[in-house]
Amino acid sequence: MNFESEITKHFNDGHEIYLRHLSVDCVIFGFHQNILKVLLLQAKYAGIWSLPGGFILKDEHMDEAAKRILKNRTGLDNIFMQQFHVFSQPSRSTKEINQQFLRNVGIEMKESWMFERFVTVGYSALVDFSEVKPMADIYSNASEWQDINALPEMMLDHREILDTALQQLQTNLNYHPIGYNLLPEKFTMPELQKLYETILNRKLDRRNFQRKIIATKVLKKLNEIKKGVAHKAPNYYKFDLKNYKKALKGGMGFEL
Amino acid sequence: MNFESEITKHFNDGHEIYLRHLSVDCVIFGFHQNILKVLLLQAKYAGIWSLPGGFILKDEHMDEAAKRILKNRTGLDNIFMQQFHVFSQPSRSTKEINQQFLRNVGIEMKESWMFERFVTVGYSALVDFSEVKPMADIYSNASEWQDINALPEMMLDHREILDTALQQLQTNLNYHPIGYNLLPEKFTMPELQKLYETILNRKLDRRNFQRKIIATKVLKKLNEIKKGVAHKAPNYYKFDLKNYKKALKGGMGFEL
DNA sequence: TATCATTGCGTTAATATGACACAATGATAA
DNA sequence: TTATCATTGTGTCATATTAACGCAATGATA
Repeated sequence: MNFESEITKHFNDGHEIYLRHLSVDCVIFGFHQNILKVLLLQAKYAGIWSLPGGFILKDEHMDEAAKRILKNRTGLDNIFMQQFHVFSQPSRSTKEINQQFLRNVGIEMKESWMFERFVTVGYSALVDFSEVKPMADIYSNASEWQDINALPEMMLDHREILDTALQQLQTNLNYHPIGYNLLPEKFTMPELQKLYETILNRKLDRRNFQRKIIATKVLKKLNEIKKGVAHKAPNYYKFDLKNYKKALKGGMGFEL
Repeated sequence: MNFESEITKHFNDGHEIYLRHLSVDCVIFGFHQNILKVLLLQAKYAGIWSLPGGFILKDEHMDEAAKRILKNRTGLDNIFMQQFHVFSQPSRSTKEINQQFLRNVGIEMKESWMFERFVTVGYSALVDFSEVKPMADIYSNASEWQDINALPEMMLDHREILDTALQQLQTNLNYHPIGYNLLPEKFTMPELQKLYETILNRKLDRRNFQRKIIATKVLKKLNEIKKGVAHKAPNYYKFDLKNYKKALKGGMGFEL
């Protein structure tokens, strides 16, 4: 099926397989070179950026829809995702955007379920930057990691959605461990601390941070030291998955 | 308009004014005689209980829909409500329940938007028990406060929705003040503590509780003592709304 | 071989927390 | 009229937690 007919079919008949008025938007966080990143898509023609999103199949749980979208945009499977907020301003419609898109493709259409109002559910995920292969969807010409501190202009209320996800991430940081999905298998204490500092957007005391993290027992110290670094070489750690998961449920028992 | 034609119209044409596949369910907490209560509706004919719920108008924000439903079931206005979770199991459909309901009313109907799958957004509210006038909707023959510890059987996944709201309430308790909507204008320290104990479902040390609550400065001690009580009469307090709201945003800075 | 930014491990003072003591109160019972 | 007693207001104290900071070890680089 060629591009044009695929688009036509989606706009004409999509409502036969998807729930109307409902969408999912994903805020996918990654961490690279001490910078927090978010995966965004650049719309064809318009060039504006958006969160990876999609629709819910008529017989699909919303969580599954979010995971399906994540898989399609990153190749990743089995990632923990969670809904964080519903966005339902009555004006949430991509009618103009979609109509302009269709004109650019060369399609004329008066009516479509895609022109109607959409209520969207925000989902967030923390993923391993190095394992992701960003893939665009048919409405986009690029899928890229963007720095959280230098975000491009975004479509609709997507910036608000992203900010809400980030805020929720900061709040959770005090009560749940983080990093298992964001860091490589083995990592150093300074790397873990940088992750926390990046998300919280403030400096933490190196020594106190280490003491508290160690106390949670979510880390396992490895008998291995990072090599080829200037100055004193830091030790490697990895997560103790059993305790990590326990802490995910029960909380950390401290504040940073 | 009589009952039968109102029902017929809703099932036949409701989708012209409401968004399909989407509903709102409200968990409305109250506090009375030291017991945490939830407002429930009893379905006509079936007799089973459900959360007060409703649908979203095509040009209405979901938050507004939740407030409209709250107003209709309690008479209350200007109450702080917040969404806490989306429930989207593909099997969430009231088809059988609704068909049985229609048969009982004496209506035959093959197709209706009300038979389709519904994704529902849970909203919670804390309200002043004494100000509520429970009102049933057209599908219910009663609207009543139910003890949180003696809940009747509930429709669909409404029990799960309620439990999720309660859990969220418990979690929030440590980080945000509570009571402004649940207690009368002036109240005593033991009353406030009972509220906390009820929600948390555990005993708290009387003296430590007072020390911590006072430290947050959300309370104003009144120059008035409760009268006509056996034993030593407790002092009255009221909330310092300015500091209360500050703590709502910034957190309490302690754990109980 | 000296320098120096960085890491690992430790100390201390201030603060917060949990557990408990005791006097004051005032309706109720003797 | 007086003693009783459950309950409230206030305070103490040992312990745990936190923030702030010291110092030696490391190892690439100058």
